[in-house]
Amino acid sequence: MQRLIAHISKFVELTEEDKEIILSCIQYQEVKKKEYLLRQDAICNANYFILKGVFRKYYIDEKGSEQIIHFGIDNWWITDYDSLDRRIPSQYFIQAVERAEVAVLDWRVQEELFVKIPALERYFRLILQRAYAASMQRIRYIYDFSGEERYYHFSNLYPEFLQRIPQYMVASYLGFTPEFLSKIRAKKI
Amino acid sequence: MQRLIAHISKFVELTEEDKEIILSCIQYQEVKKKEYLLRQDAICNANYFILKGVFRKYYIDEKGSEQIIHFGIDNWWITDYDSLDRRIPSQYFIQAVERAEVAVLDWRVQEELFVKIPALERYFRLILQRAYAASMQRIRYIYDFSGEERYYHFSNLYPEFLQRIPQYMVASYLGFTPEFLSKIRAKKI
DNA sequence: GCCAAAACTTAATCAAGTTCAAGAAAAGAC
DNA sequence: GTCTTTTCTTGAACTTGATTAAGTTTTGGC
Repeated sequence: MQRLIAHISKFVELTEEDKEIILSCIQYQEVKKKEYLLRQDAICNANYFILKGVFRKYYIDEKGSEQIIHFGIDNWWITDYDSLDRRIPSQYFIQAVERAEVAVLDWRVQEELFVKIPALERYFRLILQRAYAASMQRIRYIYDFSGEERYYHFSNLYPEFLQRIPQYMVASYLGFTPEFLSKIRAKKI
Repeated sequence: MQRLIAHISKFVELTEEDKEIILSCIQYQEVKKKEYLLRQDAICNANYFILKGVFRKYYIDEKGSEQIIHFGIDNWWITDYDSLDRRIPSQYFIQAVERAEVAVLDWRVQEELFVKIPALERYFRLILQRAYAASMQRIRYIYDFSGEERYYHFSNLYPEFLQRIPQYMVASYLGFTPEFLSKIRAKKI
C-alpha cells in the first residue's frame, strides 16, 4: 500500500497526517484471474489503484464481440469515471487478466477525502490530465499508423507485456483481428 | 463572460465573492478566423473557454499532412493540458476555424485561483473526467463503425456544424480522406 | 497424464478506404 | 467583377485488413 502513497507524493505534497487518513480510508483487495471489478450495466462504486497485475477494460460491440479499450497496469488507476461520478450504469467491463492486487477507494469515501485533503483532489485532476493526454495519443496512433506499425510500436514499448497477455487481447486493443496479428507475426519470424 | 460563470456553476457551487475573483482573473479575447491560440513547439500558456466560435486542434503527421484531433465549440475549454501543466513544448496547433471569442485563463493565474477557490480545482477535475470519457467514446466510434457510419453519426449529431466548417476538416477529424467523404456524399444525393 | 477448452495459425475471397491525377466549383482579395 | 486560391469531385488502380472456415497448438482442470 506504500506504493500508492509514493505515487500520490510524486504529484502533490502530503503531510504525515494526510498519509494516515488516506491509508485508513483505503481497502486492500486481492483479485483472481478473470475476476471482475465492474460489469456492464452496474454502477461503478470505486476507483482502483493497481498495486500489481493487469486489468482490461472492454465493452461488447454491435456485433457482439469484446472490444478492449484500455489496459490497466501497475501504478495506474482504473475505473469508469463516468459511471462512478454521475452514478449511471457503466458500459464497460473491468476484468483481471492475471492475478492482481488493488487498493480500493470507494466513491463515498473519495468525496469525504477530497474535503479533508484538498491536495488529493488536485492529485486526481493531474492524473486525469495524464489519462486524457494518453487517450489523445492513442487516437493519434490509430490515425497515423497501420495495424502492423501499431503492433511493432506496442511490442517495442511493452515487450514483457506481450508474454503476459493473450494475443487476441493485444489484437483487440490495437483495433484489428487476431487473424491479422497472426499474419503480421508470420511475416517476421 | 457570464456564460463561463454559468458553466462553472453547473458543476460546483460558487459564492458571489468567488465569482468576482474569477472574473477579475480572466481576460476576454477576440480571435480572428485562422488565428492561432497555440502552435506546435510552443509552450502552452493558457486554458481557453470558448464563448463563441469553433476551434480545431491538430498536428502534422508523419506524411506531413494535418490531422485534426479535436474540435472545440461553445462552452468547452480548449488547451494542451500536457504542455500547459508540464511546461513542455506542445505537439499541437490550436486554430480558430471561424471568428471567435474566448475567456483566457493564464496558467500562473490558474494556480493562484486553485488555492483561493478549491471548488475550481474540483470543477476542472470534473471537466477533465468528462473530456476523458468523451475521448474514450471517440475511440469506440473509430473501432466500431466504418467511415461512412461515422460520417452519418456525426452529421446527425451536429447538422449545423457541417455547414460551418470545410469538409476536408470533417474528413480529417473522422479519420479518412476528403476524397472518400466526397464519395460518401455522392452516394446519397 | 489425459481431455476439454482456449488460443493461435493458415489461406482464399472480399470489402473498405487510399493514392494519384485531373478537373470543376466556390470563396476571398483587391 | 475578375483573378487567384481554396475547396470539392470523379475515376482507376491499388493496399490494408475483415471474414469465413478449417486445422493446429497450448493451457488448465481434475
